[in-house]
Amino acid sequence: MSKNSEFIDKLRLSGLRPTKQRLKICEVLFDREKTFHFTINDLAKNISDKIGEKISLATVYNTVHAFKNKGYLKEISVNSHKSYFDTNITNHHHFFDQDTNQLIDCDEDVIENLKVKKNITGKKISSIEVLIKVATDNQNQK
Amino acid sequence: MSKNSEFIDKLRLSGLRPTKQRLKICEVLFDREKTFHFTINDLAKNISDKIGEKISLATVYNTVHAFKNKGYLKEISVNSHKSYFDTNITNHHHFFDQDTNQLIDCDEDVIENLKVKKNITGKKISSIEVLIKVATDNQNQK
DNA sequence: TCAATAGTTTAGAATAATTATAATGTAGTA
DNA sequence: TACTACATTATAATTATTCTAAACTATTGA
Repeated sequence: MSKNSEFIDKLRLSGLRPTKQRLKICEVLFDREKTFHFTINDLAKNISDKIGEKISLATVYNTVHAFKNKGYLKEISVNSHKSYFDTNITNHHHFFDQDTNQLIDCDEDVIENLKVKKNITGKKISSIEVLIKVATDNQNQK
Repeated sequence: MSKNSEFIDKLRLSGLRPTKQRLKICEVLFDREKTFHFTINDLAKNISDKIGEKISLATVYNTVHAFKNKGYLKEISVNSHKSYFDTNITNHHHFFDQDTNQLIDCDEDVIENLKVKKNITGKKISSIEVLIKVATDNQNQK
């Protein structure tokens, strides 16, 4: 359970109490090889699959937002009725597969020369995101 | 009413019947100097402001989707619970002002040389969008 | 011109994602 | 241990959007 004590420290350091629920969610989110792209629904499903216990949907929402506000999760702009989150909080971009509704990380070197040369006066850039929507070749886009 | 007959032609050409409601919506959307960024709600408000008559919300939704499918409107990926649309259908990018929740067109030359060097195999790129989120300088991002 | 028909509009119901509420539970601290 | 502030929970409320089915209307062809 060394992972677990890591999570406890992480939570404490950011002023969040390490509750049973938050630790379970940490486990599902952060104890994995690859980065995880998910909607709240995906996460809730993942939790009930991996763990025998139920966590209230409200808690899942609260926790995801708390983690996002602390910078442990990134929210991704996808044109959809749902919110997507990403455990990869580094500066990176995404493909969005319109056939499967899945987000896929875009390697740094895939996007060449992205540079913003002008900004709105009086404002500060808080993020720059590139979203590349893809679909199967034979299917006409509407 | 030369604008009006233009709209009638435009609709007919794309196989949409030029109904009273669609013409009113055309007027609100396309009879303006600058491009218009809007949510369905904005549009509905705009319609009732400019025009004395009510158009059912369902019709506004139907029409916006029809126009989008015909390529007269673009849907923009903004991280939000709402969908944003744009009357500027050329290839371009956006700023999103997090203070006011407004989309702002990004001039072509602001983004330099954006190039996608690799793609998901078996898929076709249907769009590439850059979204630059901005906020007032003194306000800490959450 | 008129009737048939296929496409449109509409109010309201249904759905889905998310947020609010308020009661109960629990971690941290004195 | 007991107090207090923070968390969790089920459920209700809210919001954006889509569905439904009945009424309406533009188009077409006789």
